[in-house]
Amino acid sequence: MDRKNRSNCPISYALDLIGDKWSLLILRDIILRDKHFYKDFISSDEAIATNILSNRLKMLEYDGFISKTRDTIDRKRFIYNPTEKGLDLLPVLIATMRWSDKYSTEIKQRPPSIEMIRNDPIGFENRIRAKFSNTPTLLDRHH
Amino acid sequence: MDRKNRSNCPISYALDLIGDKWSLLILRDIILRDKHFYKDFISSDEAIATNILSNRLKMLEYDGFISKTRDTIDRKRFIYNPTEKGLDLLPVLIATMRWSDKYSTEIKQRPPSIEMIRNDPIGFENRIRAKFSNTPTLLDRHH
DNA sequence: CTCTCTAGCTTGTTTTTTGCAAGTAACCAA
DNA sequence: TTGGTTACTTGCAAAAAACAAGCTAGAGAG
Repeated sequence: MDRKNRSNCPISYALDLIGDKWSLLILRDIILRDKHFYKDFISSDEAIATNILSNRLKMLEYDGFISKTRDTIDRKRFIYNPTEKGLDLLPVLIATMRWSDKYSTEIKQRPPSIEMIRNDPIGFENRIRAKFSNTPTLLDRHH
Repeated sequence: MDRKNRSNCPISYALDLIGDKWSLLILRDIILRDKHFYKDFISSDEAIATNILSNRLKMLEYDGFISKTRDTIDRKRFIYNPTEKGLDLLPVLIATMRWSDKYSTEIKQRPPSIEMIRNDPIGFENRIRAKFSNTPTLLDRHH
């Protein structure tokens, strides 16, 4: 479970943690799409394999990007949430979306969040952050 | 040389293009470290393999992130430069560096750019952009 | 105690990355 | 013009990672 750390560079530091094909998509699901359960991630369009998802959730928890707690209402399942460290990747997600908004001419239908980011990126970020501000308890009311 | 495009999402769109271990580091070298030649990328601390570097340079050129032109002064080599599309990833690079600045407690010595970003991120971005604003000619005077 | 639902794990296969060695093309110097 | 140097480029075998599909385990529900 150890991370490698290819160099002292801040870019490579982040890439060594979340620079694979899937980690950032899972964080996107948790942070921007209000997904909090294993089955939610499975159902995303990108079709991640179950073993990869399981591994990435473990990694992301181990590295402190997300927390994993058993759902008190339906104790069969676990709730995945961003930590502050994970939520602090929001500017990276937003910057990436703005770039894609400009250059992905192929993509037909853009998510509504793209509109919001285009009009008011700071307000968008604040609203997302506000969603998670009342610490761990907020998720219990989701289901 | 075809890109896959796992879904319609703007995050996955960008990841499908530059979401591997190396592409963003090459762009970092070109955009933030004034590296423009093959041997410069080879000499970076992360130690990329020659075949991967060659492949990624091809991909980045094919996807329009960088341009490759023969050096008019030393015609043995090629000059790699960011396109506007590549340079527009600067906010992603900066957001990533700011995140690492906050969370990479292990990293001992930070690059001076981190200080500049911390003090004045917008000014930093503008100065980097200005460096590349006089289109292709600017690189000829580098060597 | 069995059934179902959620969340994984296992296994076998394919793809990608890696490390290294060899190859090629432009230029330079004798 | 020939031999060396620089700047890449290509090829190959081994290792690592991703993938697909089927299997399992644990927590309730009936």
